Amino acid sequence: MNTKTKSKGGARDRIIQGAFDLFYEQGYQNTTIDQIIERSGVSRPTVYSHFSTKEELCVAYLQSRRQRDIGALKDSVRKQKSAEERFMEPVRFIGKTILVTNYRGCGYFNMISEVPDPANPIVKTARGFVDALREVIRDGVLELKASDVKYKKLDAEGTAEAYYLIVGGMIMGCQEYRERWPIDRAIKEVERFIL
Amino acid sequence: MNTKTKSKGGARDRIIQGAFDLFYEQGYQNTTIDQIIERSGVSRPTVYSHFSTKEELCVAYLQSRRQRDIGALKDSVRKQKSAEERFMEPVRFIGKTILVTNYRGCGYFNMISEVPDPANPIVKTARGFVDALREVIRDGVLELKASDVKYKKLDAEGTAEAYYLIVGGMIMGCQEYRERWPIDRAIKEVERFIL
DNA sequence: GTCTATACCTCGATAGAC
DNA sequence: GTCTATCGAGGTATAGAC
Repeated sequence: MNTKTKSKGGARDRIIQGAFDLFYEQGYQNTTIDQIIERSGVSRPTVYSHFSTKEELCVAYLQSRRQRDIGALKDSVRKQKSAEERFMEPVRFIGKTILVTNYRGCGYFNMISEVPDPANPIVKTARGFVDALREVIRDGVLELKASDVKYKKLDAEGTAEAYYLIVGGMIMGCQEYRERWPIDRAIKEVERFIL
Repeated sequence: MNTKTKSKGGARDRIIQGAFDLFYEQGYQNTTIDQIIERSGVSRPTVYSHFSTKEELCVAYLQSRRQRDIGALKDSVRKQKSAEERFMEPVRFIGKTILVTNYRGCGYFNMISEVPDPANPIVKTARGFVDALREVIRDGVLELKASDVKYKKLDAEGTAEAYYLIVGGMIMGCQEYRERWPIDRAIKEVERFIL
């Protein structure tokens, strides 16, 4: 009744695609359904046939985005040649992404900031991304620890938590200042874990 | 023409006071002028005689908040008994604040997330707080470095930047998860600079 | 029969008039 | 201090194109 993609060209995907940049660049509340209609080239009734509310559309957008972003991150990690490089990749990759996206910040975290209610589906979905990111970081830490005896004493839990804090601070700092020093500093700070 | 406080009890202050919790808990766009009117107990024309737009009121709120928050932070730092304790105080103080305010996050950063335009006065004002915070952190680092020969080799610039990243990550993490581990972790990470 | 185009309704919010 | 004009946005309904 819902996920079934329609015949011609998949209107649902086009809607989400159209919503992508708008939600990211302008935020949830600043983006109107009319803008999404214009951008995606579908009609108003079609939008509401696929998503009964704007909130529902936003959740679908976040899910789609999460899949894409985490997929790209994991691919990038996988391409690295050593445990050290794989460990470093998340902060480097996100740093590069920030530069490319012109410091608009984290699409998920911005949503959480906009929606105060923690029980809101938008917030829950956005948090799902953060969970996935933390898992990637944690995997890198565990692999690093297992890769060489010199990392035997590494506090995996603490390192993963600190890594996540540094990445969060990098994203926040870049959004606040629109400068690149938080990226350079964050990479240096994570490198410190590598002996 | 603007800062002059009216006769009875200072209507301007009462408006800002009324706006305080509303803007913080609900965000900018979710807060209506009517709510502020109700909360502050002043009439609609009074509001518009002091602030010609909602945006202007928001800027005034942020300035007032900044003064209060930075003042409280500096007081708390000043009360500490050693350079080490003063160095540690910002992360501890903000951590405590997070617990008290129920993880709603950083009022300034939330505003930046809500308003995409970097040139908007709201964003500029919010960034002013972050500058002040970084200055407090930097002062603590410099004092620490000067306090004992064992800190002579401390990279002040790098330490201050890393400290700021950790605090940012702590705020973000707490807002995302509504859990306290980011606070504990952040404090541990900053403690690492103390020998 | 599914997507498009457009016109419409309702509500709530800012802002200003009385 | 109440009352209202206005506007924009979410959501629906009706009619037409391929």
